[in-house]
Amino acid sequence: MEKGLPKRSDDYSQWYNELVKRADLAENSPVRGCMIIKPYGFSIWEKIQATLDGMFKETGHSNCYFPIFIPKSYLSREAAHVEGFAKECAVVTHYRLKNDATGRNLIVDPEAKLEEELIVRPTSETIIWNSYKNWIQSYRDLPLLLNQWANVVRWEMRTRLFLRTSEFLWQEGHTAHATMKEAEEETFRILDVYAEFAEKHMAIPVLRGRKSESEKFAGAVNTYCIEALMQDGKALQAGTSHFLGQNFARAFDVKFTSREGKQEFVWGTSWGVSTRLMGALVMAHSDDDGLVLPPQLAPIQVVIVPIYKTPDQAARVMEKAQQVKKHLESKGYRVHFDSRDTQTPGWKFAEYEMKGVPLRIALGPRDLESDSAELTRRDTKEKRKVSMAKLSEEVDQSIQSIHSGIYRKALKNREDNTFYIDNYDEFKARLDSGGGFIYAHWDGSPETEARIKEETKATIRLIPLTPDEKEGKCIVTGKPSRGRVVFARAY
RNA sequence: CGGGGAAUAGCGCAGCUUGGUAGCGCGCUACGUUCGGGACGUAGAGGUCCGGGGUUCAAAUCCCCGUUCCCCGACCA
Repeated sequence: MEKGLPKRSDDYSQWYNELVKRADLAENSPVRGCMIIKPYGFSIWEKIQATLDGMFKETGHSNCYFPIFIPKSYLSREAAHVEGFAKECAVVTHYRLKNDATGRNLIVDPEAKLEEELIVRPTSETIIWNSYKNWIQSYRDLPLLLNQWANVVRWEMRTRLFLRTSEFLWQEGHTAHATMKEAEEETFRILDVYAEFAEKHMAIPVLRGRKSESEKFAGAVNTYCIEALMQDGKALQAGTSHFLGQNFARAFDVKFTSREGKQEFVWGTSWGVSTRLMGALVMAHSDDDGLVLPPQLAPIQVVIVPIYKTPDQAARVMEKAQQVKKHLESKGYRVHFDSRDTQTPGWKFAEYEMKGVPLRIALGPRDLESDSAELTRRDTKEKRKVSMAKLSEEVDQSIQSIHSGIYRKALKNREDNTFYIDNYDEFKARLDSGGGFIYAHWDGSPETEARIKEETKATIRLIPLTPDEKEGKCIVTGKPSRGRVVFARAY
């Protein structure tokens, strides 16, 4: 195995795949399209979970858990929903295995066929709204603000680690409200939570907007999303929030008695982010030496690497390193002291760079003599000699500076790759020479949208919530447009 | 489901054209020297060459059948 990664500029996909494996985040499982998330990768996911979960709680949501199996009949209750998901469902048909006639092979017992097949949830709207029917009778039962952390299965044709796997982990929020206004407010509240999380915790700038009819969630009235731009000029949908209107309430007959004593259908929302965020994290910041993690989500924020030759030096360096570790931990940092004598310092440097640890402190005899340490930033590779007295102060500043630094870098990448284009040929040329977000006029028709997708592989990533420009002419048909929409090729 | 590849040590690969003792790099084990940017030397361990059949004195290599995986499309958080 070669020491370094493939170059990002040579083959972005290969770079990404290698990076995910080499940084010890995840690998492919024996089952097609599924992913094994390794401890280091999972600890990043746990940070994402903990942070988002706190934000949901702050906005009044509670966690719950619904079963992984959904009766087949539930899925078909909402017409658009079933059409959207039917093609990619894993189905449980039997509940028992047995030995075949030879006694050597396990086979599915034909006697053990289920009356009604069970769907492995691709999303939980149906089973949750089935319960909401029983839980909601009065306006006093509303709003109902639930979330669950779960796995879902969508049998995708082609998969990629984190970005698209047959099974993935996510959170899915499902809320019910008495009025359309409240439900819409909830949809946007969550969109804001997602955007804030992306920007303040993942250091990834995102655009907010609404999906076109053809891109919206199967069963929603409107889908809103946050979209991020990756370093290769492709877009990544990082989170979605759906305004369901009364669609699922009608499908599952969820009515409540209003203050005025009238029977009304409940208004709903659903929203989710998935382990795909991990893919976004990798692609947004990393470089040819490995991962670059935003400090807030890094499982290890500071790694201490000891350097020594003689046993005497080792003893002194180790003692000092322990002190530094304790000191920084007392300031609230997640610190790892790698005291192993089975790897050389150089090896450790490379290893923690690959894993994206934001700060490294190298501590050797030279540092002890001058009562200082070498502090190295992962994002810029900048090395600085820092006196022990000022160490925690410097760590503090560096951590903040890394977050804002990588955010600004990602933002600059997005700005440098955002284009306003009024001509279809230029549009195509742009997509073939680096991609990016393209603001262009579109006549609003699904046909034109489909044609553009067909001809360029670019899709409408979002329709801005507030048009930043007045009318124009569609770049394809020349028909009137009510404002620019954002096109890109996407993951 | 269409179009391309591939399957040989834990991982990445060569060997196949032209049949003849199973190879390389990384990793792993031991010892020694090293240790401030993935150290080096020496010695080792590790194989049903995807499976089945055929041709042959002899098959990783040639032929037939099968299986699995990967890439490019269609589908998609």
